[in-house]
Amino acid sequence: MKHKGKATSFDIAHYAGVSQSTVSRALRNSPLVNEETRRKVHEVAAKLNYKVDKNASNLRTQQSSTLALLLFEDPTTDESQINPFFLSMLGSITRACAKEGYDLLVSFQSSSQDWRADYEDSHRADGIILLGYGDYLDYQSRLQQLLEQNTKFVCWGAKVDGRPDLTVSCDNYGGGQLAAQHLIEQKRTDCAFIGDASHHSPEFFARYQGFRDTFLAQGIQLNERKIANAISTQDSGYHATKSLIANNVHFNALFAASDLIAIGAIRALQEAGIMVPNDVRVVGFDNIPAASYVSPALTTVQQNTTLAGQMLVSNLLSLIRGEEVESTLLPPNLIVRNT
Amino acid sequence: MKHKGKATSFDIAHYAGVSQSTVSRALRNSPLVNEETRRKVHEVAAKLNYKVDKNASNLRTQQSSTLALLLFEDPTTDESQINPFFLSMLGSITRACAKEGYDLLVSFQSSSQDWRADYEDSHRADGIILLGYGDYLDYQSRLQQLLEQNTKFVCWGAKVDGRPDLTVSCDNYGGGQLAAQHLIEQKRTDCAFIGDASHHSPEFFARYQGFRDTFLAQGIQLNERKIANAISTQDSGYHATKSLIANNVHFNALFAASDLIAIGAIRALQEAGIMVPNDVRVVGFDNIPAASYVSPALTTVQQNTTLAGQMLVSNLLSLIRGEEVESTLLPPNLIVRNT
DNA sequence: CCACTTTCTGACACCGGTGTCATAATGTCG
DNA sequence: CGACATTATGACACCGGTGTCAGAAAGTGG
Repeated sequence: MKHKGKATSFDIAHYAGVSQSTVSRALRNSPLVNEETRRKVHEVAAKLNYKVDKNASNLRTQQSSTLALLLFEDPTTDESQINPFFLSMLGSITRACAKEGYDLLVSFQSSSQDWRADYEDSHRADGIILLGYGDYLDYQSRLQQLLEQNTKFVCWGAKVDGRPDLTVSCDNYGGGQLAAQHLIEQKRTDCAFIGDASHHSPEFFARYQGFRDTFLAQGIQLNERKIANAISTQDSGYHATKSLIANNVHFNALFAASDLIAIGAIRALQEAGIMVPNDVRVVGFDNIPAASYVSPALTTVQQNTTLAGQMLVSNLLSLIRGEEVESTLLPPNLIVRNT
Repeated sequence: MKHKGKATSFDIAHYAGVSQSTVSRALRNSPLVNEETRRKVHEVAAKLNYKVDKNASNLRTQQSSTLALLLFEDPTTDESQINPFFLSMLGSITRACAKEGYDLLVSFQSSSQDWRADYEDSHRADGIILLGYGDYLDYQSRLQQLLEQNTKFVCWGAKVDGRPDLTVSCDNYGGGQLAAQHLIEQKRTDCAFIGDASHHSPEFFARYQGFRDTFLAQGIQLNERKIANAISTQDSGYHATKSLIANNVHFNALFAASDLIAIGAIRALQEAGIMVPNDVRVVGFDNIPAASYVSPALTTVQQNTTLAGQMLVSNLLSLIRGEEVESTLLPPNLIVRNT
């Protein structure tokens, strides 16, 4: 049974002594085909190592059993380093896709550039997952265009009022609350915040708000001088903290909007001779793998990436099936370690 | 210009007042079509937001402009945690694919299960990249089958004699040498090795060999008692080191077969009151992102993931084009930090 | 035994492009 | 101006499946 090219359903039909139509039906286990015929066809197909041509099948059925993942990187991040939190997400999304019988196309996009989302237009994917921190979605017009084209997509990240996309996100506000409660319990009420207290990054801002409001409810107002901006990199956290210290700003606790920032902050503190957690307690956000490696191990607000991946995929699939879907908010979880 | 479904080349043809054939040619910038016609077609296509149907196009041309990445996880690893080294590789492979104009399908495979590699058979991908540590490829028969089916694939990892696949890998032996040389320069010749000194993992074994041989060349033989087995996780490294300490094994340097192992080892040492690097110097392997976060920052042998990703992709593409390709060995690089 | 349903199969159009071939339109040259 | 090359285009088969429809074969019942 040697062939030049790969076997087609006609080859199977020939060897099984049935028509090609019957082969197609038999392989998809259609109830229309006789049990014995079905067995025979499967047998021949296995022997010829036949696999359905996805291109032909997708073309005919007008769907691809494939999802596309667009990963937007922070444009200021080092080219080779990808935010480990998103890599965790990627892992869980991949698994969730596999479980649903979908393939996953992965593509990195630079937020600065005009990103392409033509995976659905070109019938390569049935839907798109958008993943990224920050303002990558501020291209309102782009989202609008996706909606108008009736492209199926879900976004990871904060739900922004007035933005009409379907999102799955961690309850960033609640996570900020968790961090604040933890520090209040530890009697550390003189807090610094490193992240982004402006509207630039919706996620970071929500974390900040939850944190701030929880302190406010205790009658404690965060001091503006103790807030420093940073993007989600270690270096950025390091420098932001460094400048607080240089300005003689004093605090006994620090909430970082992401673990990478927290790790950078701890480095800055330690270099300045400030002990963690004795002098300053630190709480991060994300629970990236490295959070447990660093010493002291980082106390942080965990985002459940496994669940997040599953929700992104299942929401997207619902959307593709034409069902009504609501944006989803996932509960965060405080992981208390040594900082 | 409203449509029910997505626009096809026939729609473009209709609006542009030409035949569908001409549209197809014009969009692919065939020299056969008149400049003015070409412009007109492009214009209409842009207005209708037309994108070529990849399924139809792939079906006809019998190729997919897509590569598949199979990522084999260490079966003992926690489900949610993926070896960060491979995530770095994934990032660089994605980028390399994008640069070459290819899409990338990503799929996680459990090495224990019977893995599927039918992406090429089903015409979803033109070739496959296999990525994983350890013995995931010991399924000789599986590889043999891929070869017989004339599936195009490249593997990441050590070149194993007698295994007929095309590989791209880091010079693990040379990396072991680098680590040994570094420690010898530091006058730390009483060394432990944590990893796998058996043939189980070809990569780890090669690292061990390079390390061992370099010491041998100095007339120093590694003490068997100072060798402990571990797989590439932090916990495994932690426990392996713990048991060395428990057995009263003494050493003033430690070479770990991977950074995760090294990070676990450092934790075990610190818990035992052994100072790093004063009492024991530690060298890891991989240079994962976390290596620079931990304190003290880890001295390690770097694998150039950016280059590795590029080589995997370019070698695979050469193979697909039917060119002769040699397995590639990439030079490692010692990163001296604080351990 | 004939009318009628049920079960199974094959023929055929179709999905949306690509490549080949024929041919019309235009240009070139002796 | 007729023979021929060049350029641009359209008609059409084809890639490898899926879905529809018609009809053969077998079963059922009055």
